[in-house]
Amino acid sequence: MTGRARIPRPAVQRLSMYLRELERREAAGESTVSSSGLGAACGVTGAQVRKDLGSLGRTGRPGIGYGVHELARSIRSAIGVHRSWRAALVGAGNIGRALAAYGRFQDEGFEIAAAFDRAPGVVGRRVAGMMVEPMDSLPKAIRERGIDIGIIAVPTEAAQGVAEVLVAAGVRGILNFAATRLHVAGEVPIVDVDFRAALERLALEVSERSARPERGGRSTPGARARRLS
Amino acid sequence: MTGRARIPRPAVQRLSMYLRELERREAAGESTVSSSGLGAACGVTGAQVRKDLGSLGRTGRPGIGYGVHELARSIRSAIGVHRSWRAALVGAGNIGRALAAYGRFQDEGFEIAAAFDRAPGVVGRRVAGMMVEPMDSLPKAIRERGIDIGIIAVPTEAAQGVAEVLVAAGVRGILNFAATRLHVAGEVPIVDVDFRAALERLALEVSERSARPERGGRSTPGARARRLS
DNA sequence: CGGTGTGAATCTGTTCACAGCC
DNA sequence: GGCTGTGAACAGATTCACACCG
Repeated sequence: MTGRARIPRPAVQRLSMYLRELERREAAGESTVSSSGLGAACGVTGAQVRKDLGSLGRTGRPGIGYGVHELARSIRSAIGVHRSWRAALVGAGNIGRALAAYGRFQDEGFEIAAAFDRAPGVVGRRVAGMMVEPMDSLPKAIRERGIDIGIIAVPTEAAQGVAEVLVAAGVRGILNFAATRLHVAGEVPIVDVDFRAALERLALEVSERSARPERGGRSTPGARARRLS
Repeated sequence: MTGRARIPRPAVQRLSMYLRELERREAAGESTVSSSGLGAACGVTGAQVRKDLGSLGRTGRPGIGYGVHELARSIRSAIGVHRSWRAALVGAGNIGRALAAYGRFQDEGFEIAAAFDRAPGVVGRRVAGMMVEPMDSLPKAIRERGIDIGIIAVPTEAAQGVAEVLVAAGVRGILNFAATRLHVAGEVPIVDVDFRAALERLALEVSERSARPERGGRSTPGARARRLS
């Protein structure tokens, strides 16, 4: 029942990275990490790592570092992945199938518990061992199967409508793969995964690099390793 | 030959959003937008929009707004999408196929010009009308077909190796769909698209919402519409 | 020593408010 | 009146530097 200080937004992304690195190290049998070691692997400074970890209940021991397992658990708990989330996938097209096929989500605290599609040709087929259901049965399924979040993987034009249905059915969050901004009633958080925006970010980054042919004396601090999800 | 002031990182993502909205409006026949109109559609304030547009060569007219077409072009040019980029897709599995199938990239300034895979069973098959080639032919293809960027859509374990091959072959940027951090030589920018990190961000957002049951008097400013790609 | 935790200083981005133009 | 462009105030995040612990 700690007051749980709010985590700075940019830190959240980094925590995900740390977590991934920690799991790798845990699998490799390492039992402690230093902030600078962890930072090096993730492309940030040790000071940054320490600050980030400071926003959650810290566990580091001076002279030693952090316990890998302990820290991983602490991060999971901070970002809310200590419990498991149940997700409904809407849209069993290409992206939808790709997501369903990536079976590892379950280990990572996310379970795709249902899949829906509008097209009669797709409904009733199996996708990664899961039966695709018609859109009509979505609201009832959401409520009865205790689904927390909706994943939108339908074409752009259909996304807004799906979002409204999901919210009306009571999901508590939406992961949106459609390249459009969704407007929904209430306070339901939405996270967009936008391939095109990612490509555009990359395009800019590439343009800037080649435009500036390694300026003057020292290299720009932090020039290497700028990364966003 | 303008000195082209550097665009603040967070602004880049917003510019992508604006661009999408502008294209929608252009298609709808609108010819001008106000900063606040554009902002409302994208979930940011008018002042923010104006500041963002200020970093590129501005074109707004007081009392009127911005020319939709003109502004779209200006944004494209600022983020480097005025010219077209040629991309190589590595990995023709689920995500790879999903990307290839999303045919609209070409309209948006990105052309998937080649696809590669390691698995003999996949090589030689067609994916979205494109022949999948073996990894061996990657370096030569990159050079000969003037490919700018590589898209990594292979399993986690293989990603690092692929990244090195791509960089050695001379790509100028990498879009990485594998859930691992890549370390490459030189200054090649990398943008990660990490589904799991996105889910984790959503998990945190949902947890925070339900933890705080609508505190006190006024709602937190900017509580609605927080969004990241 | 090696390494954490943290206040203080700095930097970066956002919001405000208003002068000026249509 | 409506709307842009921008300096000035503000808020937030990162970096620095150092006290303190094992």
